[in-house]
Order: sequence, then C-alpha cells, then structure tokens
Amino acid sequence: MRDSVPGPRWLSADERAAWLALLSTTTLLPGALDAPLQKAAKLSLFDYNVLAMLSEAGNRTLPMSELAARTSASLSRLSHVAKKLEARGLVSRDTHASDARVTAASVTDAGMALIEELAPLHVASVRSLVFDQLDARDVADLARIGRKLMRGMDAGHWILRDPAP
Amino acid sequence: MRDSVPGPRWLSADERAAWLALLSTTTLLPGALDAPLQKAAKLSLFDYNVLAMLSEAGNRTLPMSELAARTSASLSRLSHVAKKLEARGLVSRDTHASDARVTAASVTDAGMALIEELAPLHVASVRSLVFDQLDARDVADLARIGRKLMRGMDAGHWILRDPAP
DNA sequence: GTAATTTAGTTGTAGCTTCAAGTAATGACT
DNA sequence: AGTCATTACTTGAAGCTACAACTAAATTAC
Repeated sequence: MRDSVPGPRWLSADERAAWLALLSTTTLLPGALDAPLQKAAKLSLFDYNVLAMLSEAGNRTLPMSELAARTSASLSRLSHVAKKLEARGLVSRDTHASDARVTAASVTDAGMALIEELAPLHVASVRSLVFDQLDARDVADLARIGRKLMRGMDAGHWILRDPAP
Repeated sequence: MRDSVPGPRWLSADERAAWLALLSTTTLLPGALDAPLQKAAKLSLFDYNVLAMLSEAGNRTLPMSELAARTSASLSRLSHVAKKLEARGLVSRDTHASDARVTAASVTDAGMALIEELAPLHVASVRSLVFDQLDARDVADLARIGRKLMRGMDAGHWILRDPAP
C-alpha cells in the first residue's frame, strides 16, 4: 500500500553490498587506528592528526580555521582538543598579530618530538589495516572514490583543491 | 631531505592520496548521515542501524551478540543504546527461553513504524551523499575495496560470510 | 557433582563530540 | 562615526562511546 516503489528508489543489490561494506568500514576503521595511539601515548587519532597537520605546516603553525579544515573538524571540536593539547604542552596558541580574531595554533617542540616518536607506529597501523590489504589498482580506485565522496559532502574541502600534478 | 627513509616505509604519493581521502571520508560521512536522522527523530545513525537490523531479522528479533555483530559494535555500546531505545519504547528485551544468558532484542511496533517512516529520508541521504556521486564501476570497486578492508580489521565479520547466493 | 572456565550481557565512569549560545574583532554601509 | 552583519573563535552542557570491572548462566574438566 505504502510502497508503490518506495519514495526515493531503494538500493540495488550491488549498491547495498557497497553500502554495507562502506558503513562497516567507517564504523570500525577509526577505532582500529585509535587504539594503538591511545595505548602508546593517550592520543586519539584526531589528536594525532592535529599534531601531524601542524607539523607539516610552514613554521609548524596554522590558524584554527585552517587546521579545522585540514582535520575535517568543526571549529568547536578543534577548540576543545586544542585546549587539551595545550594543557599537555603539545600545542600552543597565540592570537594573530594583524587580525586579533584569529588564533594561531602551533606544535611545540614536545609535540613535535611526540609525533616523530609515534609516526612509525601509526604508519604501521595504517599500512597493516589498509595498504597491506590492497593492491595498486585498489589504491588508485580508493583515491578516486574517496574524492568523489568528499565532493558530495563538501565540495570545497581542501583535499579536492590540488588535482595532483 | 624530508624523506630519509623512516622506520617502516612511509606512504607513497598514491597511497597518501588514497589515505587522505579515506581518512576524511570516514571522518565526515557518519556525521553527514547522522544529522538528518537526528533532526527528524532524535536518532543517531547507529540507533537507526540497530532498528534497521532488527526489522530485517526473522520475527524482528536478534540476540544482543548477533545484533552487535551486525552493527559492528561492542556489546557494551549496544547495551547502552538498547537501554535507551527500550526506554523510548522502540525496542524490547527478553531473556531467551533455553539459554538464560542471551538477551533477545526486538523492535516494537512503534520502532517498526518509526524506521518505516524514516527509511525514505535515510535512503535519500545515502543516495545523495554516496551513490549519486558514483557510477556503476565505482560501486563495484567500492564494494570490493570495502570488503578487503574489513578482512584486515575483522576476518570473521558477518559481512564477509556470504559471497552472495 | 562440583570447581574452573567460558560465554553473554550489564553497568559505572571518564573523556570526547555535538549543539546552542556567547564573545570579541573586523568589515560594510550609510 | 555609528549601526549592522560577518568572521573567528570559545564555552557549557547534554549525550554518546570506550574501557574496565562486574554478574550470572552454561560448559567443561576432573
């Protein structure tokens, strides 16, 4: 009665298979990457990423907004985390000279030392959980599909900017 | 200078591109799917999934362990959520007749009515965020890659069991 | 038959995330 | 110069999740 073909067409069998795989992956992957960092240094994956993005930035510093963009986080979330990392001495924050609205976050030397120490561990998890499971074609397909999905969620996301030289 | 060969080999450029796309996707997708359900019915994506899995099960009922497996959740997480959904009258729990250790969770009629009401909305989000962005080849690739990733995280996951009848 | 182990689930709690609201600085408009 | 809107955050509280500890039922082992 209700469904003379459900409102927005339901998923095909292929789509359903892909959907279930994607859903379970997004559910389990973050936790799996979190655990080793948590055990080694009481850092979440997100914490690690904040430090990593800062460490790769020019003079180890980024405005909060830009850092939020690069970590795909809300400003609110980032603010809470930055506060915590600052309390731990891994990050410092200063208001920008020419625009007092912006806060520039930087990795401290201690923060730098910590990610450098953790990087091998983290890369090892990424490798064993992701890239050891995939062949070269999979990697290319994953990058292509990931970018397409990002387009749907946030067309202006930084990851979509440089079409890779 | 930057890459003086770190301990476990670092990611190649292709791998890095795929990794960034995957990381931002897993970061943003859950929230994007959550929001509409949250606004429409104060349900999280996980809540929705619990109800959906139960609604698809024989006689709308599953043991907690099996439900946890199908939602890729820990028993602890599921237990908290089941309690909440039970308080809202969407789910009921009863101890199994022949094995008093197992708790059987069921969707109530109210729960059934709610997912049926929400399904079109949710499918619409999944479609617009995921499948509208992908062509048929992408969908096949995504399913293949997703299953490979699941193998790395949990070789016994239910999603990997039936290679489609 | 009973002690030891395993299985199934629940609960408390700390910490994280989200959401709504607030502050303060800047830019735009008049 | 003064109002209005926007940008760039910060904060508090409510709710969710992970971890560790716990209970109770069923199996296994002796």
